[in-house]
Amino acid sequence: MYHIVEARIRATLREFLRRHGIQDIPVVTQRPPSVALGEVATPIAFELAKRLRRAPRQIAQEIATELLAIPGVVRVELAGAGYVNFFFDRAAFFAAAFSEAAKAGTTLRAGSASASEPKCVVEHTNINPNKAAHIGHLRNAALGDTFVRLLRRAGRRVEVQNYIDNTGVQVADVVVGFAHLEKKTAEEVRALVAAPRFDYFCWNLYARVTQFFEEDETRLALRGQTLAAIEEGRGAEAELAEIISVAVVRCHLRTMERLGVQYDLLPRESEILRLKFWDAAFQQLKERGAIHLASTGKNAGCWVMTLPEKPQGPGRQVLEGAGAPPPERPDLQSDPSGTEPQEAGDSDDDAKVIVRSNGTVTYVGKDIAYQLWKFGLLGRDFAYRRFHAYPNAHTVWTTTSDGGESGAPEFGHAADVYNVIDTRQAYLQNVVVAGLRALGFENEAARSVHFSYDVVALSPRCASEMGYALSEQEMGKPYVEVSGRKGLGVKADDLLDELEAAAQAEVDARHADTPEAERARIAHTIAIGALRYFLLKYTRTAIIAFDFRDALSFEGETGPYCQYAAVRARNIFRKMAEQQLHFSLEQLDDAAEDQASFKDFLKSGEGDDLWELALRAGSLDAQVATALSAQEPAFVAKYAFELAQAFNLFYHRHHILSESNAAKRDFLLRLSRLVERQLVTALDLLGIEAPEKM
RNA sequence: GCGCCCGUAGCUCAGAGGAUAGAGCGUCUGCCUUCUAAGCAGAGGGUCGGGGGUUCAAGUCCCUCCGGGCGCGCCA
Repeated sequence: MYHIVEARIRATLREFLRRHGIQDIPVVTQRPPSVALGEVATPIAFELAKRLRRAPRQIAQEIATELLAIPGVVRVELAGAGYVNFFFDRAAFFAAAFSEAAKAGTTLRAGSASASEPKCVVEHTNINPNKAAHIGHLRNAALGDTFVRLLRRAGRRVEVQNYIDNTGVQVADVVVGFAHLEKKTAEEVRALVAAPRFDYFCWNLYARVTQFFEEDETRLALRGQTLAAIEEGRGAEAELAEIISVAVVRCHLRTMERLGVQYDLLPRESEILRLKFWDAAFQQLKERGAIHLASTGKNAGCWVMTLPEKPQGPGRQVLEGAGAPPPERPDLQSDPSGTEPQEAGDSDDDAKVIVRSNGTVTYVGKDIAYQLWKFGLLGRDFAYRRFHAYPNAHTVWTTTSDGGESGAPEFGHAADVYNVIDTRQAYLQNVVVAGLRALGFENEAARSVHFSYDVVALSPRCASEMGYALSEQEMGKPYVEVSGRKGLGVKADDLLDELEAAAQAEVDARHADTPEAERARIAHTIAIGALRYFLLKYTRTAIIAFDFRDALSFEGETGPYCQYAAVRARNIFRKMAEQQLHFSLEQLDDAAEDQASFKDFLKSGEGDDLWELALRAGSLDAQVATALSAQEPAFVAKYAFELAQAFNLFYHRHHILSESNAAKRDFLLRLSRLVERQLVTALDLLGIEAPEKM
């Protein structure tokens, strides 16, 4: 609701400026430091003062008096050195927020976007299918999944892809492990796959293979042979690779399902190879002169791409509305030489190799082909088959090269593509986008977003707790890098198990007489709440130094704290229903808007504390909009926490059930209901459920 | 060498140019006969890495220096 009123104010201010012939001053609004100064403020008079060579206060005064009436705003005042402050109609705001929240629960559910809506493809998770998922992968999935939820709430049509690199070095290494260390046949591996936590077995085997190679470097030849066999899809190695990678992907899907993450499609690298996606992309790149054959220097014999001088704009792009034109890129136009594929002749040594001198394509090359396919620009498509059906009946598909099944939806053909990939791959993502641009797909290049984030590392204490011997130097550092190769890292399922056990202990202590199955369900919900909140509360640029103490905490700024606030509200409603036979949530929800009493209880001064809570609860839409345009899920996490905090304060100040004034009690109940709904919605956007009790 | 990110309370982090720099954890002190204490209240804690600059206004933008991290493979 806040977003709506704020937008009206901004529109009115823009109109005011236009009326005075001023077009180029951006309208900025902000939240005043306290509700005593209103709900929206603009410092625009300061900017105007410079232009008009007049005192800001004087200008602010004119704005305040000249502005047209704005629905939802009762008065406009000047304050400070020249702020213009807007005061909301508190009762009207509360009534509108209340009915909006009631409606949102039923009409704005995820996945309700119409088929005509331009599609966003979000690629996330992308774990190599050769070992168990670890906390780093969880951050990727939690960020990606939450961003998907945000897009869907904004009405966007979203397709979630989880790319499977099933023909890469990492899978090859585990194949070497099974074939040469374990000396197992395909049949034997097939039997092993059926056992629980096959991915854990691979985790350990992968670390052993790393050591196996380190002991004798000539053994690396095995990797090369295996990789080639897998890429060509021939022989025992390819068969093993298929068995292993499919089994590990199933483990990953199960792990991600535990935290409520689902996918629509699993595109596999094997199909990108089999269906010759690269050939199609190569053809285009050659024809458009986007790549060229280097004749001299260290890259002689390779097809290379020369990157423009400044390939990328700012890291944080503004999210455009559906179907809006792409942002302009004047920086590129002003530097025409930067887009020349061949500048200065002998600079090929700095160029990015796309095709090796032996004719094989690099990872980036395949990624360019994949990116083209996502936009529907490749001129080729996969065949598809069903891979897994979730309990909610949703099906995740995967790619295949042999005919495929009927009934697959249309995949790809995206208007916008978001690749959730850690920041270490920024350079490669830039190469992919430069490739699109060099092919003349300026629009798609501008709509290719690297949704980057920094990695999860381990605190030195955590690493040593896990039995990893640290050097003196490492102990002094703030964090230690996770290493799949060394087997150093916290496995996702282990962490989930620990969280569930810890939550279970808390639930058991509080609800001894609740049936065991229900206690387990609650514990699971709390565990996921703790984990997802922990992964989402940091902004994307922060390196998370993982520590069990922080991650296992259920107090303070955590998911369970937010869940608990929602549960408290529900407890009030439940107790109320027990004590007052005539009470029901339905009656609370659809009671005629008693704006007179709202006005009374929210009035300036004594009603300020209730108003602050109502205002915060009614600001969810603004927070979501900000989170979307900044592409920062942490903003939603922060909002949920602040709302929970405000509600806890309210909870202690106002004892609802014992409130003797019936009108006031009704109002406090409605306010609690609004908060509960908004909190549940905010948590849902984070992929966190609020349990009925905890 | 070039590029990107980070540096804010003892620790971990928020602060997308605006009003008095915040939160959580940790420490100390209170509050459970109450709608569940997974909670609340209070105390203490700051040269916003240093220095210049732009601006009516800088933790936020620019330059520079100092710390730290990550990229810049015919690996993926």
